[in-house]
Amino acid sequence: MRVRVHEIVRIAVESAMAEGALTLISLPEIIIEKPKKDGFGDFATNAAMLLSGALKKPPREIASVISAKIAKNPLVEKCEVAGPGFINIFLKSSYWTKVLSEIIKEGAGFGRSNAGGGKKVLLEFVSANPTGPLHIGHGRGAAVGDSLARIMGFAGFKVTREFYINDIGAQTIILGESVKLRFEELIGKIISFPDNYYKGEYVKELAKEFRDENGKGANDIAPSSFQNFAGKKMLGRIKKDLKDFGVEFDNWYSEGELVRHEGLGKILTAIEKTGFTFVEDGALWMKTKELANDDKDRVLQKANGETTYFLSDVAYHKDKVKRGFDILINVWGADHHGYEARIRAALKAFGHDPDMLKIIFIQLVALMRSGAPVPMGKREGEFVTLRQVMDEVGVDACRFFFLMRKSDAQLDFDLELAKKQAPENPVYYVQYCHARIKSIIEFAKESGINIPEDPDENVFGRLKEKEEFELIRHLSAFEEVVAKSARDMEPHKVTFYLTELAGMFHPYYNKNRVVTSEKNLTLARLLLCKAVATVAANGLTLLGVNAPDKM
RNA sequence: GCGCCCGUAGCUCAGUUGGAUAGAGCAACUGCCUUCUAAGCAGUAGGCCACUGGUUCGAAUCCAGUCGGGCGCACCA
Repeated sequence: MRVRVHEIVRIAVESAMAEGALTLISLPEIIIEKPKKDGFGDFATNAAMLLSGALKKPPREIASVISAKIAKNPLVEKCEVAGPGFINIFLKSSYWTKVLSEIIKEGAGFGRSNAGGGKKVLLEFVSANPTGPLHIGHGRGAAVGDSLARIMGFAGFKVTREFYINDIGAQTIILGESVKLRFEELIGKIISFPDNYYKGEYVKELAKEFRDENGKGANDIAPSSFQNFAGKKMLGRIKKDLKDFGVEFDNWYSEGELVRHEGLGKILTAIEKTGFTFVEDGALWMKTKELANDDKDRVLQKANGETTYFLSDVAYHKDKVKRGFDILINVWGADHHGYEARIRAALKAFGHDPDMLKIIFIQLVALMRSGAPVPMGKREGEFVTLRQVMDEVGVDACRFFFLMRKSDAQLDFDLELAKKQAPENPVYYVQYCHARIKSIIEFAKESGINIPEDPDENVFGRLKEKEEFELIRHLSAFEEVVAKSARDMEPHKVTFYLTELAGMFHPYYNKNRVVTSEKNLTLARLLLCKAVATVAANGLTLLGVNAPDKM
């Protein structure tokens, strides 16, 4: 919607230039903003200030020329020059009622745009090692990644969601060994459990399952069968947790398959061919310092012939590019930020633009209970799992809390607060707005007033309240908020938008009756309510949070 | 020591491709349910945007430095 205002300004400036009122120069990007103060109009632009440098004229002088042009637009009520050279635009109410019609017409599709231009995005997130259950930090990554996928998809990107499974390597071997020991313990052997093995209860559960499926006396079982068993079971559990959390993936990308399919030797040769490798102390290195200003160069193949995790990652990211993606997004825990440079280096080595890679770092979640921190020690094998939290507070509250903050800011997650069905819990604020409107519409229906499918725009003429137009103005910004959220890869922008929307609707509801004795006014307000509910539902869907009809 | 992130109201945080008088929620205090959902609303109060300097018409936003907090610096995965 704001795009149209953009057009109004652009056309005004261009025609002023064409007529010689302004010197013809190339246009800077015009910023249209929603002014903070009512008196500053529906929209404002600083175009004149931006032009003043190039035109060597005072901003206010330029502003008055542009302003006069803008005022001639049929959608514009009036246009003023203010302050140092802002142009404040006041739109006719017909402009706003058209927005309402659009929302009603587009329904669940309102807010969708082509801002992303169909660019192909590979969004890799969670990618937890299948050596233990997902913990709360993975949950945050899952919520952010999934929501971002929804948002970017809505904003016109073509998004593929991928989970990279580290299903080979030392950690999976250790998990297998851990289960093997617990299994031996179960069948009565005395064991000593090494310190670096996985100690969680889930390992004992896996051992039990193994026994149940393979018989009690199963002895002399190859270690690899424990490893395969444990890896498969853990991955299954992770998949189920994610599914119950409302997160689906397009691809489950196996490191093991990548290695088997590509062949490590082939990958190594390809990397060596780039010329960005060297041998030192018997190991093969990549020049990540030179390529991406990394702290140090990184080893691809150790002196003992083993390959590193980094090599797999190089192969993986090379493959991502090969599959034709324009943008690669990785959602990583903040403790991985040291890895960014080496991946960028790898992309560069193969001649790709390293800027196609965007890494979203997820800061830690500090779990609280009624204001006091919940102790978490992964070393002891006892950490709070995503499953525990979503079972306790519910998926909606859990996801909403994860999406309330910028990803790279640490998050305090208070379990008691998230559970509380009380005003201080922010989760229900938006949901309540939706449910409340549904209830109003239901009430109207019972009173014999149905919302027409294809409403006559003239009824909107009954909307006169300032709050009504503020609501519509906010509704009209939804598409742009989604587009910005996608562009900046920051889902929390949608969360804030929705909280604001609810924060405008609730006071409006309290002040104004929707269902009145006057038919057209009732219809107009019902339609406005329906539009608010539509946008609230669309936004909540982007967060992966339900929009309930009743609460 | 080097690199990255962060420092905004009592608390948790928005606000950064530089814009007009810096916002919200919670906590605190005062009010509002015989009419569409009180999981709601109205009101009060709360600030050297860590500090110092620079860039300019204009800085919470950009730059440099200082202080304070977090994380990372493997031939680990």
